[in-house]
Amino acid sequence: MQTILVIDDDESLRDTIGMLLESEGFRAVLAGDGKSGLDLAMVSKPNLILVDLRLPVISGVEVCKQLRQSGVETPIIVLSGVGDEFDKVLLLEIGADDYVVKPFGTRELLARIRAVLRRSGSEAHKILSFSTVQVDLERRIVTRNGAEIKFTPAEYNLLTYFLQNPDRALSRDMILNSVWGYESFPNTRTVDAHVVRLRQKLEPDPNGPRHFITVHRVGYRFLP
Amino acid sequence: MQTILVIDDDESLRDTIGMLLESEGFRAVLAGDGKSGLDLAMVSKPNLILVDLRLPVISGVEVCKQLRQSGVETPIIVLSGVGDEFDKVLLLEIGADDYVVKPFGTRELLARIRAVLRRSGSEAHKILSFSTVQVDLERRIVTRNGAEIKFTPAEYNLLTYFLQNPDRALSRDMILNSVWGYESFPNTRTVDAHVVRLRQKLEPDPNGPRHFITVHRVGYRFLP
DNA sequence: ACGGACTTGTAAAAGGGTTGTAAAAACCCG
DNA sequence: CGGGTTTTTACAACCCTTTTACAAGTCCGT
Repeated sequence: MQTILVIDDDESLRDTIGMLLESEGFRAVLAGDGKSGLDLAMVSKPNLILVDLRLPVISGVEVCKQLRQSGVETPIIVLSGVGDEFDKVLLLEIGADDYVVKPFGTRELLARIRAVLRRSGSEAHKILSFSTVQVDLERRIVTRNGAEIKFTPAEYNLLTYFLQNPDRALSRDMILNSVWGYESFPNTRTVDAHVVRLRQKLEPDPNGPRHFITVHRVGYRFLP
Repeated sequence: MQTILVIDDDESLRDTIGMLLESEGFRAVLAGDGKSGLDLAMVSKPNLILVDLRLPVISGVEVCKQLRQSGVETPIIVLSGVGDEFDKVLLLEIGADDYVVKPFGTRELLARIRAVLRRSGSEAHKILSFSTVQVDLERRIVTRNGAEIKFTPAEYNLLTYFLQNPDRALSRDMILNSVWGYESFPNTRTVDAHVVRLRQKLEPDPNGPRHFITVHRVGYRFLP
């Protein structure tokens, strides 16, 4: 699990970011000022540091400098207020990897965190796989034996649902609810039709499926 | 370990720099002319390239251009003689990241190498590029085959967002949030309309887009 | 084992939703 | 206002999804 250190003196923003990060599967470590931020950077060895530019006592710039001087290579993203004057080049020279201007959308922040983590090489691309098939969640691309196979949205959603729930008997109703968002469950052959296509595209022998198994009178089970 | 390619026709200088780099823990790859420099840039995939401005046969400027045109993103530091006339802006336009004027001290050279290496890998590259298109973030100018193409603010923002998030499926909502700052997501064709214009301005064949790909029911994907 | 009833596999048709795109309308800023 | 920019509208073209229909398979009581 990836740890992210957040250094910001605005308690409510700090907490908001903390919760956001945890809801996205990161571990969040919080510091309210530069001094404790520096300490925590040493102790908790985060994979990434978010630091406010405008901090009391020790500024964000100073935090970056000291971190780099003590040999810490952890990527840093600087949070800057919209009014703050700052020199992008200066930020990069003191060792920051990116910056975000407040106020920022949660999506933007997460995107930048992921981008920086990806660049720093510490985050493995989220890739699900079985047999010779690989599903790259970020690129939304499926490959088999290295060659890309096109999937329509419904097929792709169904596929990732199976991959994320391996080795379980999944009823058609559960599938319709989770993948299609259905709230009621009329008799329909929708799921079946799509499973057929997954088999045709991904099974070594579509007539003798080994991964997408039917569970009679219930639904299907995915075996990696 | 970081690899640095040195392209300089002055053998003794080349060797001196090579030894200096190795003593500092870099791997040094040496080339005596532009042609072999280009070849080695492809083969040895260096983390940074030092190139003399004044080279026989193929000039340093030409080396930079060709590298960038073939999609090589490796940071480049240009070495220029004290008498050489050169335009700093031009250097940056052809894709160089920094320059050092000869004669230079080893300390200065190392400092610049380290600074550029640190900056590289961060998205604050001053120039983003794909195909024959270059986007100068600092000057906010887009060129294609060397000719400037005008972009409206919205188009430009969308373009840079795509460039900074290559090879990922980006939903319309993510785009609206990151580029337009929307917090809620009504159905709108705004993104589509702007993608059309990016295609018309930048795709070799706007009817068969190869860079701005639609991801059905999701959004778009940018491929360099 | 056998047969009937039910369930699943599957191709193809029908239907509905999504995208491409030009043009009109709304917006914005001096 | 007026010019340029952005967003919406409208519709055609296209792709995707669901349904349909029938064949094939499975289950289960006899």
